[in-house]
Amino acid sequence: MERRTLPAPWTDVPERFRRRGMRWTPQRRAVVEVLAETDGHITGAALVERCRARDAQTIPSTVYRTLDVLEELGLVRHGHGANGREEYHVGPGSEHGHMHCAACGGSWEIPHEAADRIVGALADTVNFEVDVSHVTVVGRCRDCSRRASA
Amino acid sequence: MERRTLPAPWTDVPERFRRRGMRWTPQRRAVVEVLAETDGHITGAALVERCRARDAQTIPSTVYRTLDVLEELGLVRHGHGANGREEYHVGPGSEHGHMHCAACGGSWEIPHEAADRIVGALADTVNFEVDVSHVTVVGRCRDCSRRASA
DNA sequence: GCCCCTATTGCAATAGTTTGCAGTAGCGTC
DNA sequence: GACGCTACTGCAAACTATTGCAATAGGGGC
Repeated sequence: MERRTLPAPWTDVPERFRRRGMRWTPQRRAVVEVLAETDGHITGAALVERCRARDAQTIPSTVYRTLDVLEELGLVRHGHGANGREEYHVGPGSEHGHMHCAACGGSWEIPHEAADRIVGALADTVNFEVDVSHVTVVGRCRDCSRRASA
Repeated sequence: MERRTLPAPWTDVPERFRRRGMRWTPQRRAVVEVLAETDGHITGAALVERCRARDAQTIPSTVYRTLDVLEELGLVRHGHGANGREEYHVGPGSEHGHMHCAACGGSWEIPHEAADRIVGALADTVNFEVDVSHVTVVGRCRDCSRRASA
């Protein structure tokens, strides 16, 4: 009997680790537990901080390395935010890029339709296969650009 | 009489600085001179290194702050490379984003047509005004995706 | 249940970038 | 040419992320 089962899409993660000859460790469990409580996005630094809140012994490099592994397994995806910092998208199935408003600092997901058009644009013109989840565009959101032109 | 005039698009930069109440300093001149010799792109770290090659006293923070100012004046634009590090596009008039191949590490400019379609995609769907020069998409280039599917 | 192999961890060092602050020095003015 | 205001610089510290290495500890096999 397991003391605590991981929630929803993470239930079989330990097993997936082991099947690939990787090990399921307390440190990895901690990172996954924090991710399981995370809704959508989190930066590398924020994740480290949350892990540290649960266990002050948390070592950053371990967290980052765990993230690399989780990415390999397809459980998270990383991109770079507007400031160039690591940003992780949690959970598979929700591949999406981000748009970041340079004026108000807001951040949103790029809607599917727009994402498809972006992928199409580069596929058509130069045969480049875009990794949508890694896209972050910077610019001005509707509200800020309206405000600026007012 | 000026001892050395700055080349091509940089000639009136000192004056532009002064007109905006900013000062033209030896440190800024050094950065601009290096940029003037730069073709297209350069990373923050590389620029610091080149400045240091001319003057070993160069302080990184000064270089980065100078870049901020130059960006304000529209003389350079920055984006974030695939690894999240600063990358500067030198010279106005050449606004463009980048695409970076995660497989071979190559990097190319996003062609105009594709850039327009990307801007259009986000303008149409969510009224987001993309700053093209700040876009870096990651994915697989033509050669690498062909190789992968072979 | 114990062993051993090797995947992981902890730690320290490093790289790249940013920020706060006190002292310095452009440059417009007189 | 000197003066003063304040935009810059230099420095040091802090942050985010990465890497190498020796020590540790999963977990499959016996």
